[in-house]
Amino acid sequence: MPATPTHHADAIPKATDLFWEKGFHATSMRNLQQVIDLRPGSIYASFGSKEGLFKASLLHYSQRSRDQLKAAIAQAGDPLNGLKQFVIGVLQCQSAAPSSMCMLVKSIAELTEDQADLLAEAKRLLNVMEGEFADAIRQAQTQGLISSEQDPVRMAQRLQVQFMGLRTYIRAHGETAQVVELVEDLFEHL
Amino acid sequence: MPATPTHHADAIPKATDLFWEKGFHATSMRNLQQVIDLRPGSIYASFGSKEGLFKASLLHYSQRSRDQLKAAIAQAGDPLNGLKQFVIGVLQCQSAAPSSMCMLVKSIAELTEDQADLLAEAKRLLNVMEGEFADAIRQAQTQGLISSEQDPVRMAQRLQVQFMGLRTYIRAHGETAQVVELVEDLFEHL
DNA sequence: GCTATATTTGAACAATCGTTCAAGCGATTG
DNA sequence: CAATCGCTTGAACGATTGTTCAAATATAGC
Repeated sequence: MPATPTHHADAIPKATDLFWEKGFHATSMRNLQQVIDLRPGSIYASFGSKEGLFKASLLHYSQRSRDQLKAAIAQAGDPLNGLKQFVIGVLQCQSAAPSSMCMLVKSIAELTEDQADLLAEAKRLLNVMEGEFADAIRQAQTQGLISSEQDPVRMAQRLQVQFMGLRTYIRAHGETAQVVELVEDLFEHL
Repeated sequence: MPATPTHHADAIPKATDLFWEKGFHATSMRNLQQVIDLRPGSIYASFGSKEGLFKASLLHYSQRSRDQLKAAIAQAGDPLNGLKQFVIGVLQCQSAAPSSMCMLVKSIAELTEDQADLLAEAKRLLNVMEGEFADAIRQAQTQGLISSEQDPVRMAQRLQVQFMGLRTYIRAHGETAQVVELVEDLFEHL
């Protein structure tokens, strides 16, 4: 018996996709009610407010992204190629995903101090993801897959910067199709 | 005598700063009325709608950015250092500017097909800016300030990606203060 | 100084916003 | 079968949204 009531199973993933596509302010509670097929009372019983639902969506998005990274590393066998494949996979998912841009980045871009805790949470989760990048790079170093000269934290920073920049660029233009070689270049000059 | 009435001089700059800080959806017409000190009728006589005012703000922001780039190049004497100084200047203006992020990028992040023409305009203006970058790089090449091996368009693309990424990163964390050396690195591996 | 034209004003509009809550429903228990 | 409990429902709330417009005011021409 959860502290919060029933949940109708996949309410959070559906809310996440809608928030991810349209952002916090452009998504109305009535939009959400339709998409997740719940009446206001049920939503407010579970999440307390629109902000509560958005925070749950941020957490779900973040967790899913980390799962995808771990899955990519597991499938690739080594952490460096896993990281590469993860980045390529995200960048190529132009049509499937609600937006080519990272939901955390979109949130950091649009939220103000009026939603201070949501903004802080998005920043925190982006930092967590950067930590996962750093971990993968550190493992790649100990396995001798990459030079140990540079600080893995610094490399993760540069990856984060380029990754965010590329996803924004893809949003502004279409898929330029040269994604794979762009990522190869990215990892060489990391 | 302008086609659009009086304008109260600096209405557009003030609207631009507010839109830049809070975004399109989080900025209400009543916010704008207070900040630019105009009653609704006057605003609607001049700009037709909230979207019209936002489009005027996008144009103003874009024009001002290009002016800043040209001023930086003129002051630095050569186009390469001018470009560098422009980038450094923007990245260091953490406290003065309404947001560390580019207003065009923020718009591209938050706008959906419900404001298709605003979205398209933001994309177009971001492209224009990238063209200015390419021009500066091309001039640097003809002046022998930089190797002519690489395509200036490609280099402008990479600059755009890193620039957008860095500004987003600064928004997510604070000013990391190492901005200058970061930009030096950026221009080396362009 | 008076008329005519242009601009500003602020109250008011319908629509939508996030949110609440009494009433209804469905399962569980005695 | 009746009673109770937990959850769902959808109408309704006050606040705010973008926008309009008749009335008031300022400006210009004669």
